[in-house]
Amino acid sequence: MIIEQSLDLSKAPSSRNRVICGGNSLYTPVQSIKVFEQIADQIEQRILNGELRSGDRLPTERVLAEQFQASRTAVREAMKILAQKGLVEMRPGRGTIVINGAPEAMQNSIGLVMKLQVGEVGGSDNLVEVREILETEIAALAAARATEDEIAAMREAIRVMDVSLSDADAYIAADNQFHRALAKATQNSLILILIDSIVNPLSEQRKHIFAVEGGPERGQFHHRRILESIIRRNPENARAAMHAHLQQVREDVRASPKHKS
Amino acid sequence: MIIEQSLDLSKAPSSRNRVICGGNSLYTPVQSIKVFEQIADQIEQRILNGELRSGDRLPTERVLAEQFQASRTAVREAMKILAQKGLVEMRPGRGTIVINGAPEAMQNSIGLVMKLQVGEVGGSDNLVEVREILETEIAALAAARATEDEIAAMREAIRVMDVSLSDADAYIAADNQFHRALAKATQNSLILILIDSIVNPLSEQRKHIFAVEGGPERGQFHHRRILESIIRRNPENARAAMHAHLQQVREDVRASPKHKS
DNA sequence: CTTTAAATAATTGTTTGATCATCATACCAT
DNA sequence: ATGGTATGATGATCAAACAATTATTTAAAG
Repeated sequence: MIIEQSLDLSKAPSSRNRVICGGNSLYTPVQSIKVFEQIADQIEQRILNGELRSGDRLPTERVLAEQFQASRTAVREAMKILAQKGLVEMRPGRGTIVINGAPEAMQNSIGLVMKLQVGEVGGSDNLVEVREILETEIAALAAARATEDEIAAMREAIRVMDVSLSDADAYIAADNQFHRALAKATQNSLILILIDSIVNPLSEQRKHIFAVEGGPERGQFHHRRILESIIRRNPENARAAMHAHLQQVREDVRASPKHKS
Repeated sequence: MIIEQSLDLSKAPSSRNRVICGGNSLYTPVQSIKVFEQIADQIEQRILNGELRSGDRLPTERVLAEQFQASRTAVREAMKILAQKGLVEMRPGRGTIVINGAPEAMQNSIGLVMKLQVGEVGGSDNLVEVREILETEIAALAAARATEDEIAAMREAIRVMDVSLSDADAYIAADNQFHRALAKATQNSLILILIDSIVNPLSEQRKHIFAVEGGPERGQFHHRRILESIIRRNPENARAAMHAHLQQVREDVRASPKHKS
């Protein structure tokens, strides 16, 4: 579907911006509203209204510029903003289409905040703490909601870890799979996004654990305990098992040779 | 601080893009890397590395264009992307400075996803669930770590709510202050960021609670219980009190007249 | 000397017009 | 049919200029 409805900008020249106020002493901070912002806002509104849906094709930049009575540059800058928000996708030769990539954009945004956190003092400690809060509860929720398929995925991840006790990369990948399967089993997509965003910046830390004598074996002991609790649909035990697991991880990290103290 | 280090783009002409592959049958989809993307990525990397810090001023658009050997248009489009990510702020007449607005951008992104999910089943349920997970643990952490000043802020928030039982906006504002003070008391900045991002999109829901008969009074009862547990440095009780509070909120939301069931 | 107002400079915002790169389509040759 | 080739549409990039905004300097007034 190609959108052909005429768009109106009623271009208010910023040189005419002024605040006309009565006797009231409260003034709104005057700020020139940029043209590209107006364009982006108008199109965003149309998407939020449902006027423009995923898959719809926007008019070409040249047509949009004409309809908004603005330059192509302003239109393009507006499109960049919408693209970054995950609302549209610009594809050379084909045009600009509406998409629903907002969740993905949100994930990127969360991931960016996490990355920035790591650089600050105690940044990774904050990350670890949030991870522990979420994962203990994830275990409980997973025990209540996991499907058979998701439980099978957990079992498979544990099996892979068993045969990868001497292969750091393979073990860590399977470990990620295990924790990811748990997050998925909560049936809460936001939790999965958060865990993904948190675990990735902590990937360095995981390698340290592997270097600790007996670390992987201890991890597997707890993994089994968690899975067993989930299979028995016992949220309390799953929570406790995950708590014990994370405590062990914390200790192993502290004991790791690469750990800077 | 003005950044003057020379930036290199090693402008790889997209016409030279090709995939050279051995006998392996897996090909990576070829995609031309846009100029504005390369510029945005390079500057983002410098910010993530800590090379560029909040408050630093980027070179002017013209200088950047020269350093990247690209046009001002490309530089501006890159800046738009970084501005949307909350990494920089463009101010006419002054220049472009690095900021740490990523948390706010993340908040906007989550809010956008929420708006788009209105109408879909379980849209805000995911958000509420994460909030409950975080806040119960926040209460426990606050009990262990809150400073005297933070406890005073909580007490003040409760007082304001007491005198605002008939003023929805004032009550809700103080309610936010209370929960925010708790998050702050964890001494974990990431938790505060997450709570802000989650609670703001749920602000609509809070107004519904206020409409329920006795809702605010019930809320205050729990607020006092939580604060008391924190003053007594009792994490277990604080966790339980917050849990009870959120359960009550959940029930009141369900009973609210505006709630669509 | 201080304060205020006007001029100046620096910088982002906006426009215009052209050219290049990419993609879809139709057409043609084998 | 398959593969190559022309064509048109569309976003990507560039260049140059002017407008609008802000900070700084300078001049004037008290």
